[in-house]
Amino acid sequence: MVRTRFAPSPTGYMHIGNLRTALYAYLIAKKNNGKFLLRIEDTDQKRTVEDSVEVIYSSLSLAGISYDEGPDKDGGYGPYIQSERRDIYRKHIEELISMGKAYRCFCTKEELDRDRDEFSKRYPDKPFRDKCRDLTGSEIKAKTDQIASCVVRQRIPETGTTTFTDIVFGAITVENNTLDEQVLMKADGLPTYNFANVIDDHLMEISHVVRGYEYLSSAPKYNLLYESFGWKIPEYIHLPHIMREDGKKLSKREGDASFQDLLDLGYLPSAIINYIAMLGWNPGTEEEYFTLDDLIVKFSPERINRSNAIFTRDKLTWLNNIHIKKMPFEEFQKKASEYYPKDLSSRYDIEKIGKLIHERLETFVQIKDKTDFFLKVPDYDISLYENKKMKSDPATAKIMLEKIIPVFDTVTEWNNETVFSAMNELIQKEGCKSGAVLWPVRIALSGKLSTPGGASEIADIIGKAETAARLKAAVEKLGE
RNA sequence: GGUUCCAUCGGCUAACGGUUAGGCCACAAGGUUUUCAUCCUUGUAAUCGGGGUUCGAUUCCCCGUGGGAUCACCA
Repeated sequence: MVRTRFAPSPTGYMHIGNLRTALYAYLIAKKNNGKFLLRIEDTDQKRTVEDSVEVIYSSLSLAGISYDEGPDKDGGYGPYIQSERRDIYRKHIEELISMGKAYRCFCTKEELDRDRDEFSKRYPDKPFRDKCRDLTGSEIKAKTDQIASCVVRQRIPETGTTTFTDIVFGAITVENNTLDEQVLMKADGLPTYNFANVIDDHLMEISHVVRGYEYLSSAPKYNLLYESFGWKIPEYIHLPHIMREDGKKLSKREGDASFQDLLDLGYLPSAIINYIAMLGWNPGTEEEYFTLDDLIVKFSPERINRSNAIFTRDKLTWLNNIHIKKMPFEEFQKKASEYYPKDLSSRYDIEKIGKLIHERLETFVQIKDKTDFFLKVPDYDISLYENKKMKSDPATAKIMLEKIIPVFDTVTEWNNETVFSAMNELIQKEGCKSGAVLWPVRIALSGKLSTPGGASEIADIIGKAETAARLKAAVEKLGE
């Protein structure tokens, strides 16, 4: 049974890299008809942000990544929140100490700083070894009686090597004497991530450990722990990082986009998922559009890349347009309704407007900019009438606009077709290029260089009276 | 600095040791068009450097260079 997990710490911020880790873990589980679980790594009480578990729940839910087991969905392997598992960790740390694979350290912060400093001067190429590692039984007892709290460190073998295999990076071997003796249990009685993840992954029967690349160098130490307990070592899948354009890591402080930020910018969850799935992975074909269900079928961890990828919005934006176009119109309108300017739907046929913008939207936040001219023509410069290809300039535009006004006046049934043929009528009569009429009319009606739809489509939507008013205003503007 | 990982167009990436090194985004040009939107076509653009191994290296090995990760009572 394949079992994977996503184990975020509740910091209140779901960045793209985290989400991708969750996605890959989810895909690996689902692809193998396995289980995907959510575990909350809240062993750092200082860092835990209130309500941030909600951010995790809602992000996963919006992304469509559902878990089979989690804090609010017991699957028999709980609790799924690490701060509720203290007794489990305590039991295992005792076991490790009695096996001699871990030891208590009584050093204070100050002692540690000093000792580390001294140690690095004497042995610049060796990892720090704490003096408490060689305490005898009676010394430990004396310290225990004297000092209330202590931490527990992992004891690393002096010699030998440790090898582990990662599905992405292959076999990696390190000398044990380059590994540091990390803290497993903190003075507050909670385990560090380094200890908790091993205990929990084993107890929760995680078969494939999917996590960020930053844990790769700790993996040998985890292996040593598994070996001490005599536990089966899981498959490792370490993921390369997602970087920003300047090569730095994505960070909340620098204001880099989180999942939530991207949603706020008008990106669809399905597009974001599609995009991040391909940051570091590809199906081996030239397909680029994937739904979450497609990914479950196509995804394979063997095809994950080893190098870091840079996150840019260009391709995400392009992909978002593809996803928008694939949305059924009804669904599109429902989502778009959150973005239309106020009053737009009460004044005009919102369905016609929706059809016009559906195919030409990159993000939903563009809706306002693309539709606000329906309500009010913006203050524009008459240079917009200048277009060589369309044989239009302010002077000819004024003439054409003056001529089209009476023609439009005779149109009785007002719609896209009749308006268009009315303009065609004038074009025929004048024997001019169609752009000479179409261009200025569109500018006059919209005040914009680029609009969703052409002149007659806009005229149709805003109606005969409004069209006449706008044309008249434009002529006046051009007369100045 | 120790350990370790990575390295193909500007970005994401493809290529049993044999390809004119392919695709997508972005960019540029042209075309279609009721818009400078959409759509279509074309183009610019890459194997980090140096040594090997090999008939042949983007691919395998070594060295260098560059970048990343890690070395917390954070995860």
